[in-house]
Amino acid sequence: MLELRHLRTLAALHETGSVSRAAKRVHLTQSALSHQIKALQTHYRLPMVQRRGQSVELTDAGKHLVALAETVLEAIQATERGLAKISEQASGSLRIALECHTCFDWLMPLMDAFRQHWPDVELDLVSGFHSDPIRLLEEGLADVVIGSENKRRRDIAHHPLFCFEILAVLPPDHALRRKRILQAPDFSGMTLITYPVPEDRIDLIHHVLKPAGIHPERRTAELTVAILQLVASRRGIAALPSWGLKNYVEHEYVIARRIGSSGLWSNLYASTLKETAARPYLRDFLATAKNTCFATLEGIVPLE
Amino acid sequence: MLELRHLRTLAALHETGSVSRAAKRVHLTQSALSHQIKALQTHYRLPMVQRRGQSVELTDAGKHLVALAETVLEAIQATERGLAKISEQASGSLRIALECHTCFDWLMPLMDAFRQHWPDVELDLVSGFHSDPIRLLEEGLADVVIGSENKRRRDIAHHPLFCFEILAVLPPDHALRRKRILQAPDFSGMTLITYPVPEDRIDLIHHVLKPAGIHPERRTAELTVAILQLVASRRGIAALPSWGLKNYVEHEYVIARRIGSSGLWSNLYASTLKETAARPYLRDFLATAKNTCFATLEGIVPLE
DNA sequence: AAAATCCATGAATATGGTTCATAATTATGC
DNA sequence: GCATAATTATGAACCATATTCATGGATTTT
Repeated sequence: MLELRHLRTLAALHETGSVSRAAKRVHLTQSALSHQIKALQTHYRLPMVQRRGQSVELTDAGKHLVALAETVLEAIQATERGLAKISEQASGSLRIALECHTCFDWLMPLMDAFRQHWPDVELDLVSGFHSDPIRLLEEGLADVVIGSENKRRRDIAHHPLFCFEILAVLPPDHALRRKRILQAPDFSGMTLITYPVPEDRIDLIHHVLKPAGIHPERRTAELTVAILQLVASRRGIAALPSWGLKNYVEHEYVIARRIGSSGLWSNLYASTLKETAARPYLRDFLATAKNTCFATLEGIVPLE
Repeated sequence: MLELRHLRTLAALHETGSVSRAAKRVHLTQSALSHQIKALQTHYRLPMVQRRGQSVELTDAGKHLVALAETVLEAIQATERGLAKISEQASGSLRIALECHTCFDWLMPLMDAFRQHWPDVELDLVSGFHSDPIRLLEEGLADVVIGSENKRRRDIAHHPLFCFEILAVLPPDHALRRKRILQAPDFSGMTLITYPVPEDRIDLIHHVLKPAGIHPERRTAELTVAILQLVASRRGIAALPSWGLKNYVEHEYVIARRIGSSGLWSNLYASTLKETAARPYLRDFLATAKNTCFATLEGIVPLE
């Protein structure tokens, strides 16, 4: 019999185009999904997926169920928001502190949607740079911190968002363009274009260059597009999350290369006080954040 | 976490207004529903039902979930019809043979809905009286027989619909009006107004009067309204399913009385060939039949 | 007052979804 | 091309948990 888990599974399968990726997405085993899909297919006597070499494609039947999943899961979210209103837990504040500048890319549309859904929640961005953003939570100056920190602390809950790869960004005619993978020594003598934050907040420096004893020059820019402009006009190279690069790479504006043989990866968490984690609007924020990120951002991987 | 079973349960609770009746409706124990409701309430930190003496009422929160249930369950049914279309099992014939005349009351709107949902299924009523309607299935002259027979037969599947009470219908000024419950001897010397079918097809005669050696006169009419007309004009008394009587009783057109201390009950089944039972449109027909009957017909009880 | 009905609750049960281990199949690298 | 890696399918074992069972309290009916 059809259950919500089947709908969630098919939605994930539709997004990811692979059983094992979908399994990570819904925090189950690949085997579990395989069984689920098989059960669906025997129940409806219809194939739901069609293997196309390495990627699986949904059949028409599968797409019908995906469409169902979208309406059903949205309807559920909507009434759960309604229930939160009834229980009078629909108001409060959601002040977001961002550790990672690139996150503006996906945070903006998310905030727009959130404002619609929770008109009584005071939505805000905490501006400025903070050496210990988690402390903002304890000081009551922010309600969520979006960053890569996940050290266990009293009263703090780190909600895993996703895992993403940081790629080196070079101008198309750069001397290193032939190398598919860049290693630490490749960066010596280069100018690194970064956001204006301390060195140990930049993963490339903190985890790759500093351990290798390499200290390239730095130049900073506030906005991602500005960094890309500088790279394209050969003022230096940058290291940015893979998801925002696709368009620029496709237009051969810049090229992107892996850093280290297994890549440079970073995790993103949404950290809150444990008490605020229970609030319905916070839970809804986290859920839709993950949903929209996995739906729109390419190359990101579920965490935990 | 919310699951479809919770939605089904709340929908049933909304229809029946009682946990134990809802439990029968979804073929579970009263205890199971109690646990489900409790789980929902602790999960959303909201009461979903409010006990009002003997009947339970849904709270606002509960009503939200009921509304969700309606949209979700309908959406599921709709896409399951779509899947049947894909698997090309959406055509065929559904010729319905009715053993019980009163069933026209609920069958008509059901057939209208069915025609919309399955435009490619040839929908028909098998007219005339048949001594052994089940044989129509084997002879290929009908696809469903709606009646009270449930004898095990090779290749025949009896799908339980519901159980209903047959009440004696009297004119408001009848001599027996003082008795709350009528017994077999009360019928001696009366004229019985029935549908034009053989005696052993009339439950009152077959199960109550004949065993008591009572053989009242009979007069027949084709339509339920005609029977009620005759009763109201004191031409005799009748025995009819409780569900269709409500309006007439409320307007004091006729009065209705229980037959025997525990009442005279009859079961209704939809019988098909076992092979036809698998067809999607047949399954959909059965499901919506039960849904609409339980939603619109009062005083009926789930079966099996 | 007693009987009957209905709902809540804790413990036991049983269903079935998930994981584990492994095989089969398909890409990718050398 | 062969070997390696990655992905999916499958059967058995396991485990979670929904349901049932047994019971008590509460309310209504006779």
